[in-house]
Amino acid sequence: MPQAADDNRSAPDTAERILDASEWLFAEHGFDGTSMRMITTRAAVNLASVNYHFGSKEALFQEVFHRRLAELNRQRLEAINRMEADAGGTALKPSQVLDGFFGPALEMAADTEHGGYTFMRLLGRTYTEPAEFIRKFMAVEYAEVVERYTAALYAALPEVPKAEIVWRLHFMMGAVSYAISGIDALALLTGHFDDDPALLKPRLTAFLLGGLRAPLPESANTATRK
Amino acid sequence: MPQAADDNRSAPDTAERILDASEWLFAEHGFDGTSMRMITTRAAVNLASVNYHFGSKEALFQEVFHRRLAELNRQRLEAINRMEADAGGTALKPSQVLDGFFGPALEMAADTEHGGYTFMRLLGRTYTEPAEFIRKFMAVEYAEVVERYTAALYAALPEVPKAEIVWRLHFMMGAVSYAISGIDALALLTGHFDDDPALLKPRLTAFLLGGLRAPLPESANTATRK
DNA sequence: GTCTATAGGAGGATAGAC
DNA sequence: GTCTATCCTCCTATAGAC
Repeated sequence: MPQAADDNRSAPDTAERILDASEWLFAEHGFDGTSMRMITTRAAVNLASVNYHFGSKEALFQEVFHRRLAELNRQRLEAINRMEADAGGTALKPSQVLDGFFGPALEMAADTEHGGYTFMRLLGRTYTEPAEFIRKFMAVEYAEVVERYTAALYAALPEVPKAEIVWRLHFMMGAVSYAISGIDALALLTGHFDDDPALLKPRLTAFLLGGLRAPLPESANTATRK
Repeated sequence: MPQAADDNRSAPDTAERILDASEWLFAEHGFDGTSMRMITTRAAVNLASVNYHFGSKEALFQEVFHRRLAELNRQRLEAINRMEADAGGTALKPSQVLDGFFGPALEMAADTEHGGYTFMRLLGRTYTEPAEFIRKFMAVEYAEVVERYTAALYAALPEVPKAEIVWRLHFMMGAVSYAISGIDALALLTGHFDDDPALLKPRLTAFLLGGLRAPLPESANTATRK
């Protein structure tokens, strides 16, 4: 590994070509289903260059995620900082919190020109892959954002128990992830899919808000509160 | 392939050992991440026996799904038949429809003794894998159930446009899938997870109903109606 | 920095003895 | 039906020429 992941300034664009090619291939075929040869062929670079620029296939995979997630979570933090400053100490509205968290992801998913959509598909399928090394760096990458947004949701919904909110955040992430990465699955199950993709965001937001503010199940009242 | 998938009666239990072993391995490592050698080692059978009993790795994968999905969708059809008979021509309640569709899946997911939970994890991660041969047989396996339940939802929610219902069914499947297969991801993102798994079903149901019956986004009124 | 060539091993599948 | 032995392809990673 001749250089760290962050100082790719010296490499003109072969490193980026590799990142772009592997992003699409990992989204399409998964980590194990994608070979170095597929990557280097698609990127039109030499087989050896992946190891030269990234050190290993795993490190490349990690870098594919870091490149996008860093930007995504930067936007999320910026959004919540701005909203909380505007609110001046009062709690945010649930819809604001959802918008700050899922908005950047949905915008990225709407970008079919620069690989944003491809990456979100990859992210969606990666959540369900329990491979050890993946889980490790995802936890690090997400830590701050999750902490800030769960805290904001606690404040926005004081009548809902915290354990319930954590669950509902989880449910929402599932719904969003599928909404993005599983559009093909939807077409598959329903036979066809001929709707305007621009309507996804309002539709999803309405659905999520409904779920987030749903009446509690009776049994939840006896649940642990933290 | 010396015998069809359905007449495994003659094979005492090695075929079943292979199915059980591969179900867990596929859930844990995915299709490409699981090798024949891993499977036969875990099942304590010979390397050649997978090809003898199933013909190929792909055919084995397919059979792992068929075994559980056939049962799952049988229960779903039985539930809707029973409910519609009881309703005598009137529309079902949304909560009934959700219960008929997601109930059997959640019950299977709660079964940690006989591999039900393992399979539901596998199913969850498979939805996001766009491999051609997988999509093909999933569509066949699900066709009837999806048709019946979407029709029931249309009737249960006459005020919600059909396109919206299809989307919301999709969102719900995502939420359920993550709720089941991503419990570890939840623990990962929130740092810990010490809640009672038995509370999952009421929690999820409350969330789904809230989303399903959420007020429409303004823009949805202009959406296509079928 | 980039390439070719190849090491060294793991993959799915099968032939053929028992 | 079960097992061993093996074919041949493909893998990641690296050594070393340019």
